[in-house]
Amino acid sequence: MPAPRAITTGTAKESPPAYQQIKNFVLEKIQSGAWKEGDLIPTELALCETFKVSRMTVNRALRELTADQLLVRYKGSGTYVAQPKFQSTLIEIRSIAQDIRERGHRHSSKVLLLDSVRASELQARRYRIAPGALLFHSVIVHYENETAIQLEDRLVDAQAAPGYLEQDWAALTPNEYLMRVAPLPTGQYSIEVKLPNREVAAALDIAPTQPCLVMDRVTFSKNAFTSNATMWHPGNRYKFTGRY
Amino acid sequence: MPAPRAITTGTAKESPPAYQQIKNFVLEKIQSGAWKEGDLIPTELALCETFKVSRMTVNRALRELTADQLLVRYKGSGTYVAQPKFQSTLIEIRSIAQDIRERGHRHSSKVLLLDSVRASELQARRYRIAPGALLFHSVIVHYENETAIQLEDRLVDAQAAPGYLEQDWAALTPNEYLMRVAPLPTGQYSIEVKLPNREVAAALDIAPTQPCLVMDRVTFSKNAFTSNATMWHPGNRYKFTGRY
DNA sequence: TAGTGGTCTAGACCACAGC
DNA sequence: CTGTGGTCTAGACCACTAT
Repeated sequence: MPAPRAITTGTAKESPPAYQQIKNFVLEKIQSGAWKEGDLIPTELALCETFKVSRMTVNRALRELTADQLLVRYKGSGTYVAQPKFQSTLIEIRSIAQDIRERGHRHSSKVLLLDSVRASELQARRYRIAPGALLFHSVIVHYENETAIQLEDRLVDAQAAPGYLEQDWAALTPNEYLMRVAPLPTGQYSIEVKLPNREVAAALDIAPTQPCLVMDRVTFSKNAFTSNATMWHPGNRYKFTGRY
Repeated sequence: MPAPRAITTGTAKESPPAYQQIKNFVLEKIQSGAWKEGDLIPTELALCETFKVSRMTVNRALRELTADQLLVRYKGSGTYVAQPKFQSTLIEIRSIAQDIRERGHRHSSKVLLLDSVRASELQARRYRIAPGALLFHSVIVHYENETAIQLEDRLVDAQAAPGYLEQDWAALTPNEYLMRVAPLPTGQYSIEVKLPNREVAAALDIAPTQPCLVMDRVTFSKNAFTSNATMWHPGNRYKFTGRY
């Protein structure tokens, strides 16, 4: 491919920027199987010649593909096609309220409980806080139209969100509120199947024999515990879905 | 080069590259709340002065933060702190075999069924293929040590993976095989709770009353249907976990 | 030593936004 | 119009790898 870039030549219409064309070129090679996992691909200087661009432009293209985990690069050695990610699925769990609204339905919620507690020994270890530290506790049911689809049982660190008990949960979900007071969260999650206890079943208006999809999430902001949410979804009327 | 950058001054030890220091600076401003959602942040030229670096260096820092969805940028206008992503959780579901091995356990599998079928009208619509197209069908149980933890019921497009029926599934999982013949997959998934039918329950060695965590995934490569996998996990001995 | 990628500079031209 | 970000250049020095 002599490839005279054909990029801004003549009076041709707009074309993607050069770095994008190089990205597309590499993507096509990988997708077509011409370059396979582990293969050494052309050097930056070689691609500079091929595309008639400067090294910074090639570098940007390859760097972005590396950030996307499609390539791996080694100083002094070269650029290689990365190990495929074994069809790992990236799932995005969004705010329940946002999710419902995007389906064109109405979100509402009911606060079942709102108080404060002291951290137990077990909680202190799990959340990396001091035993006896003040925690706020909320239990809220979320409705899609008139149907309960999530019971959100949440513990919040009082220092991270001092105003937690005074919020208006009709206007803002705990999720949305916490994103404001504790940005850039990190943490862990699990998704599993559980049977609801009597209170959960009653709040969600399901039989105690109805298994639930339960997501548990512990979040930290600035390396300090922020919140632990346990979200119960009736298995007969809720599933996680998405694209990747 | 006048500009002694203040960054690598003196005989100080290694310091992160300039673009990373700028990223850290911006991250700290956001995390501390000094810059809030929607705020206009300093221009590239202003940051060039502050950090005594060239514009390309500042541009790289801000561009990467924009790719991470922490900033939004508008030509002619400026750079703003992005809307927070409402604690949306990115979940990575990996290859079952890889998952098991990383826990330090032994993965094995048993092929229960391997044959070919013709696409029904319903499948043809869902997969965007011709009715009657040739599909391969496999049912495989995956074991962690000696315990069944996943039943993988999979349909594969015969054109996308012609050699599917001849693979050695002890050496390579279908997932791993498909990543090689159909790279860069896209698609949809769902995660839900279901009761197993008699065959699934028997294969997983669970009671028919034991609810399962079921992940369904349809994948396309090069815009053509590749595979539809339905993965059943006993709810009493499996959960999805991860970090973000 | 020669070749690779990692980073950085000091300019440049462009499209677009707001005045 | 000025100021913003989007892209690009033609160099440069460095750390690292392979030989």
